[in-house]
Amino acid sequence: MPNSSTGDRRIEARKTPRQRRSSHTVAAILDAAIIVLKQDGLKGFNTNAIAERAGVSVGSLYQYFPTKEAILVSLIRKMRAGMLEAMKAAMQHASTGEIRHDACVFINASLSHHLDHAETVDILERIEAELPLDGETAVLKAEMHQLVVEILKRAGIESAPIVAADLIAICSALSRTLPASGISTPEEMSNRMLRAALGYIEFPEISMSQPE
Amino acid sequence: MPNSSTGDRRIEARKTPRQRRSSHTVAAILDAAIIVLKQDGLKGFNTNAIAERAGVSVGSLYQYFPTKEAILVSLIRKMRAGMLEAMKAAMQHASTGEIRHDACVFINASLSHHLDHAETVDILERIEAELPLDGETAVLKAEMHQLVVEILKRAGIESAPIVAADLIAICSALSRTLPASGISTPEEMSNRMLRAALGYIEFPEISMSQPE
Amino acid sequence: MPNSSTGDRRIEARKTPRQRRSSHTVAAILDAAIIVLKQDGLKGFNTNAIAERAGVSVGSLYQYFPTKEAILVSLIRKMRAGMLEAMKAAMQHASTGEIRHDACVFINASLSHHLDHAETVDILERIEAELPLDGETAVLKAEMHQLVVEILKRAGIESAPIVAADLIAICSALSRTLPASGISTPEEMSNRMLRAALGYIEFPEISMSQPE
Amino acid sequence: MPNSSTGDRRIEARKTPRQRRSSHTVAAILDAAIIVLKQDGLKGFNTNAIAERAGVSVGSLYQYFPTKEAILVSLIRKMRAGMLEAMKAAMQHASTGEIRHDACVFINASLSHHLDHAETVDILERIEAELPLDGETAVLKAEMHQLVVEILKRAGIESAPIVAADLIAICSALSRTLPASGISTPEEMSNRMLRAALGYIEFPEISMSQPE
DNA sequence: GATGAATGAGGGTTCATTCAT
DNA sequence: CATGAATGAACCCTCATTCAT
Repeated sequence: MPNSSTGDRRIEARKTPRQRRSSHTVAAILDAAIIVLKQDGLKGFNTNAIAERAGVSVGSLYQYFPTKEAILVSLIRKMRAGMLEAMKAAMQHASTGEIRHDACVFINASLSHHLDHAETVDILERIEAELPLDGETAVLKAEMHQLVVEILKRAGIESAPIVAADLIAICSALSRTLPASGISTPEEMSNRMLRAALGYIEFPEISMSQPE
Repeated sequence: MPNSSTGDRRIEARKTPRQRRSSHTVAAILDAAIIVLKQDGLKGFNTNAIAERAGVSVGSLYQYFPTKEAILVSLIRKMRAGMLEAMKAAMQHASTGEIRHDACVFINASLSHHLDHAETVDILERIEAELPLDGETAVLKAEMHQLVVEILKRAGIESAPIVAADLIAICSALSRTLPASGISTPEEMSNRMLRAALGYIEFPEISMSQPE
Repeated sequence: MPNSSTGDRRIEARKTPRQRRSSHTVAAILDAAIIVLKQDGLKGFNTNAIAERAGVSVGSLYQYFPTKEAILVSLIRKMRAGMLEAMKAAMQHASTGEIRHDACVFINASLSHHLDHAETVDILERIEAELPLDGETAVLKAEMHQLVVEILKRAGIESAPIVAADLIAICSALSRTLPASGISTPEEMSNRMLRAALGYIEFPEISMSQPE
Repeated sequence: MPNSSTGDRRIEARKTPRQRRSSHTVAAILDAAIIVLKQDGLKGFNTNAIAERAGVSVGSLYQYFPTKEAILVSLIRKMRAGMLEAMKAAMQHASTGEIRHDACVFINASLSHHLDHAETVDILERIEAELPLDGETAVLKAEMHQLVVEILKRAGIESAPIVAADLIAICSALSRTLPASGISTPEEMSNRMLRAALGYIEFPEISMSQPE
C-alpha cells in the first residue's frame, strides 16, 4: 500500500474563503493547477509553478491549501463532482426507466463529459489511483455507482453492484480510448460504447475454458 | 550537471548487458525497482532506494541505466513484453480460429497475466501514460493490437482495428476492476470479461439518442 | 520588504499606547505571547499565532510592535521590571540592614518570583541572552544589581559589585535547578539558596590549587 | 512542554562515517556549525550557511545529519562529553579524597573548560534547554552528576544528589558570569567559585524567614 | 484604527547524477 | 567495473511584514 506512511498530512482545504478576493484566489489556483497539470504533467506540478500561473504568491496558495496534494485532492473532487452532476442531470432530464434508453443517456452523458474535459479527467483519474482516496471523493464515487445500480435494478438485473462497477469501468476506459482511435464523430463513439454496455448487460450467460 | 533540462535525455538503456555479471546486476535492479514501486509508489521510487534494495551501488545502477526514467521504461517494456508473450503463447496453444473460443482464450490469458502481476501492471500502465512512449514499447503494443486484429478478422468483423483497441481497453479496465469487486474466483471474473467482450463484438448495430 | 537585513531594525515599541483600547490590545498581545512561548517554545513563537491567541489581527499587532523581536523585548522588560519591583517591595518591607536577614529576604523574594512565574522567567532569560540587550532592560538589571550592592556595602563587604553579580547569578541558577530537584517545599529550597549565598559571602578567604 | 510534538523526527546521526573522507566531512560540518553559532547565533544557524562554511554541499551535510537539529544535538553531546572527560581526567589525576581539595580540583577543571570553550558552552547549554534532551546526552549529564555525588559522599555529606546538582548549577552559572565581571585572572575567578561551593557545602544549617 | 489577505524571501530537505578512489 | 561520497538544483512550506479595504 503505497503512500500509507503519510499519516498526519493535512489534505483538507485549510480555510474556507470568506471574502470575494479569497474565492477568486482559490479559483485562480485551481484553474492554474489544471493548466499546469495538462501542460507539464505531474512532474511540472509544483506549487511555485501553480502560484505563478495563477498570478498569486506561493504564500497565498498555502493559505488555502495546506499541501500540494490538497490541491490535487481538490481537483479530483471537483472533477468527480462535475461528473456526477452531469450524470444526475442527464438522468433526471431523460430517464424513462427503460434500460436501453437509460443506458444510452448515461453513456452519452459520460462521453460528453469526457470530451468536454479532455485530458483533465484522464490525468486526474490516474492521479486519483496513486493518492489515498479522500472521504468526500469516495462519497461522490459511491453516489455515481449507486446511480448506475438504480438503472440496472429497474431492469431486474442481478448482481447490479458488480455490473455497475464494470459498466463504469468500461465507459471510462472507452472514453479514454475512443477519442484516440481516429473516430471523429461523437455519435460513432457513443454508439460503440453503447454496444459494449448493452452487449455486456444483455448477453446470455456463457462459460467456456478457464484460466489455468 | 544533475537535473539539466537540456531536453536531450537519453532514455534507452545505456548498454545492452552481455556478460553474466552485468545481466545479473540489471535483473537485480529491475526486480528491486518493481518492489520499491509496489511498496512505496512513484513517490518512493528513487535511484538510491532502488540501488540499495538491489544490493548494488548507485554508481552501478547508472552504469546500466542512464536515467531514472530509463528504469521505468525498461520495466514497462518488460511488462508489455511479458504480456504479449503470454498472449502469443496462449493463442498458439489454444487458438481454433473460432472467435468465441479464441476470445475466451485471449481473455483468460489477459486475466491470468493481470492476476499474476497484481499491482505491477496497474502501476506501470499508469506510469506509461505519463511517459513519452518509447519506440520499442510502441512496437510491443502494436503487436498486441495486431494479435487481436487477426482474431477479429478471421471472424469477418468490420473495422477490426478499432474494435481490437476497444477490446483491449475493456479487458484492461475490467482486469483492474474485477479483482476489487469482491468476486473471488477467476472463473467468475473471466466469465464476466468474456460476456463484455462477446457482447460488444456480437451485439447488433444500434443507435439511439445522441450526445448533445 | 519583509525580512530586510538592513540592520536598522526598530526594536522599541512603535508607540506608547495611551488610550484604554490600545493598552488592552497591547496587554492581550503580551499575554498571548507568553502563553505561546510557554506552550510551543521559541519555535512556535510567530506573530500570526500570537495575534490569533490574542484575539487580534496581525495588522493590529504590528500597530503596536514594529517587530516580532519587539514583543520579546517587551516581555523581557516586563519580566525584569516585575522582578525588580518584587525585590524592591520585599526589601522596603523587611530590610533591617542586617546582612543575614536582608539576604534572606532577598532570596525569598527571588525564589517566590521564580516560582510564581515558573517557566516564563527561564525562557525569557534564555532569550534575553541571545538578543541585543535593549537600553531600558539594561537599566532594570543595573538597578537590581545596585539593590544587592547596597545590601552588601552596608555589611562592609569588599568588591561588592562582583559579589552582587555572583549572588544574583547563583540565585538565578538555583531558582532554576531547585524546583526540578524533587524538593517540594519552598522553605527547603529557600534554605538551600540562603546557605549558598551566605556561604559564599561569609566564607573565609581560601586559595589552593590553580587551574592549569 | 515545548517541542513535544516532534514525534518522529530523526535526531540521531544518519550514518556513521566509514571512510577517511567521510569523517573529515563530519568534522568540518561540526566545526563550521560551531563557528556559525558563535558568529550569528541561532538565527544564523541554517544548514546552507553551515555547509558553506564547512566547504561542503548541503547534500553532504544531510548525508550525515538527518536534520538541522541533529547537528545541534551532536554539538551538545560533544560539549557534554568533552566536559565530562575533562572533569574525569582532572579527578583521576588530582583527587585525594579530601573534599576541599577535590572540590578545588573539580572547580578548576570546570572553569578551565569554560574558559577554553568560551561562548560555545554558553550557547549550547542554552540551546540544550530548548531541545528535547536526547538519551546519550542525558547519560553524560548523569555521569557528571554522579562524579560530584561521589566526591560529596566521601565527605559524608547528606542529600548528596541535590547538593551535587546545586554545585554544578552554581559552577555553571559563575563560569558564565565571572569572565564578564572584569576579573581578569583565572585564579581570582576560581577562588571565588571555590568559596561559593565550599561555603554552600560547609555552611552550618540556618533558617530564617520564609517566602510568603 | 482594525482587519486579514497577500507577499516572497528564506530555509529545510530530497534526490538524480557525477566522479574520485 | 564497482563503490558510495559528494554535489547542488529544485521544491515544499513558513512566517515576518505590508497594505488595500
